[in-house]
Amino acid sequence: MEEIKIDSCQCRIIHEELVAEARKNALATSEVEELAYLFKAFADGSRMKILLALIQNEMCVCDLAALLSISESAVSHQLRLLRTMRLVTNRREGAVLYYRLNDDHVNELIRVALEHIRE
Amino acid sequence: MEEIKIDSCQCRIIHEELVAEARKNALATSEVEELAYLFKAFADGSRMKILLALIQNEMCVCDLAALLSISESAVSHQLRLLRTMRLVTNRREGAVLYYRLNDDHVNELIRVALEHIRE
DNA sequence: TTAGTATATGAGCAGTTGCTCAAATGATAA
DNA sequence: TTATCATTTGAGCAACTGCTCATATACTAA
Repeated sequence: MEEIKIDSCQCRIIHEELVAEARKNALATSEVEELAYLFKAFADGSRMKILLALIQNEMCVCDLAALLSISESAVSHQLRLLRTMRLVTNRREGAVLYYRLNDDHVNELIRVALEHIRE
Repeated sequence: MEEIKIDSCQCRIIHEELVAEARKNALATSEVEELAYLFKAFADGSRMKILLALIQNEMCVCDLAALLSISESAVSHQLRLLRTMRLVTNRREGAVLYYRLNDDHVNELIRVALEHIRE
């Protein structure tokens, strides 16, 4: 998908220059995929509830499970995904892991999204 | 899922007060679902490429298909989804439909997301 | 050590998603 | 009207996702 092929494309192109310019300004494919992957983290009800909860307070796995009414295993799977994309981190206190947001981007993204759906 | 049931929950709760407070501050379930649904629009490589292209210029379906190297049908399906969530609109010029972003939220969301993955 | 608590992980399955293909619709031109 | 172009739409299928269940790991306390 990294190869640019204007002429071999089967599709009709009405505005060749527009398409050429769009290609020129396009982000790297890897970055586009990273973007889409990041947004996937927010694209699920359970993960969204987790993130919304962690905006308020750090919480442990079993509390999140109680809050969302799903299993601790399910929460743990989702937290792993959120950890992978550096949206959350945790700190250990004995056997308990407290999860919190890693930076303010989660907050910003949700704020803008809320603006969109509320207007 | 709209019913709040603290006591009937099977899960252990370590910090009851934290969970109770999180419930109290929680967004309405419908709004949480709307949020997740909105983010789904950004959570796919093809739709992300479409949105990134439309940040630069309005474009018609067949140009987008050429740009993404996928079928016009596939583009049309994705545009319908983006229209549904009011992220894009179109204007007709003869037989051609030109799509553009509906407001600046797309731009903002992508800007913050890029900030996150680039740091 | 052993038992119990808190969390993580892998396999597997049901539900969802993004594509292709075929057919329909809407607009233009002859 | 008919032919063609630009786009939309529905059905169907392969790939992906989020859950459950069983098991494993990490820590604490006795």
